Amino acid sequence: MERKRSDIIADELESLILDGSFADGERLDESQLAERFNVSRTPLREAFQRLALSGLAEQIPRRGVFVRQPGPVELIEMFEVMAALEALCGELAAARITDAALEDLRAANARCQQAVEARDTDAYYRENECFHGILYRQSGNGFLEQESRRLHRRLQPFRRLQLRVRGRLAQSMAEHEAIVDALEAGDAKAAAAALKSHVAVQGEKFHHLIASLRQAAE
Amino acid sequence: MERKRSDIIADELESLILDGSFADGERLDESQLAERFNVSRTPLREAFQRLALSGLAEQIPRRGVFVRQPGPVELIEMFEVMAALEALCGELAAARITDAALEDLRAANARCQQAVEARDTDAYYRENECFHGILYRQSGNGFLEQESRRLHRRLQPFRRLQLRVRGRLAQSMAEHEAIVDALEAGDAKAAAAALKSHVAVQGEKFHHLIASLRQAAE
DNA sequence: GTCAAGTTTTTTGTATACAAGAATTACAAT
DNA sequence: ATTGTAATTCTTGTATACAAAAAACTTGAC
Repeated sequence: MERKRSDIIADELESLILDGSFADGERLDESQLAERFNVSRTPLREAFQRLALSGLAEQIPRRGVFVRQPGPVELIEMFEVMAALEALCGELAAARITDAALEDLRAANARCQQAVEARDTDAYYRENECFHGILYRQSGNGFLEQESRRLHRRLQPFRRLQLRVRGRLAQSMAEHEAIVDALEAGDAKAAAAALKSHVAVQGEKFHHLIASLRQAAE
Repeated sequence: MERKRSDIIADELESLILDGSFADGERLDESQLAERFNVSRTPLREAFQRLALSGLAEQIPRRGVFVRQPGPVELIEMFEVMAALEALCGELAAARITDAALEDLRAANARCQQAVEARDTDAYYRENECFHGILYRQSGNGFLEQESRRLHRRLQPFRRLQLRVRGRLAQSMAEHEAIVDALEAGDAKAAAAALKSHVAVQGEKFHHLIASLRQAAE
């Protein structure tokens, strides 16, 4: 499937913004980026539209587009919403999940455990994503799955950062186990609660990390 | 604030799609619509991007854009997510809502009641929207507010349809009262539960309406 | 008559040209 | 020196021109 240049550029810019290659409030210069990507302004403008609509940039008419890095407050807000979405996924999945999917979850979890023991945060990160992806799918609600993936992707780089907090990996693993157990038991309430706190705690941990980094900088 | 032509067209097309002026799967012809709106293809293409990203249309590379009307299943899925978001709004608002906002909610509710008595579904619809808008705001979570508004807007036309079901207006009013009471009492759990069922029931009612309409058509 | 291959036509994607609005700078007046 | 204004420059928004790919049509063989 041949993709359009504008799509490729949108992905590229998205990654660059999420990686922090652009500072908050920085203006994205059309002609400059057009030269950099060796395309005309047209596909760039289409990419900008995508960024603006997914909240990564702000488009001010006749002024240009500016990257919008979420601040600590907005991040916590986003994690709060993510927690609610994942809780719903868990609640629905508890009643709908297949045995095969439960197996997959356990397998992903085992790989997670290996990553923790190997101190391989990259691997943990990958498997963690797999774990949550299965959950979204098993909610049996396509729209919910789609929205969850969208927000998950947006929070990706911050999740990663948050994993640096000491002891977080092991704690996260234990939470995963509790989630799978609740799903296996078909306990919707327990699954929802476990997921909600699992995600919400990430926002809090992130907050702590930010605060400590700021303190260290002074 | 001068808006761009592409924005105006996007809004226009959005309304047309939501109004049902375009059938599901219908192709949106660039040159045809360009002529209709008296603009070139460029702003139209930008409008298409917006439609595609908000889920109202599907953009297939090198093939064109096609309107995507959600089917009954997808609608119920969307209401399910909306219920979770509104429940979160209620949960947060229970702890954060101001006295002034509580007053506003009661006022909006009173106007709702008047509309019910006057059998004025349009007015009810308006006030209902106001009611929920206050709630989103009072969650104190800007991101949640934004996401709730987005989904609310998308479900707007279907909510309206659902209000036709006999007795729904009165029931909805009672639910509103319960929500405000829970908020006033600062009972987060009760507020969340009340909102969740208030919204979820809309999806179900809608399902019934669809089913009965289909039956009537045969 | 049907199916297939090749050609024409249509339509999308991209580049460039042009128009209009905003920012900046130069300059004059106080 | 500062402030207000006019002119210039720069940037965005829109139109048009061109390229490439897909759809539609024609023609020919079976």
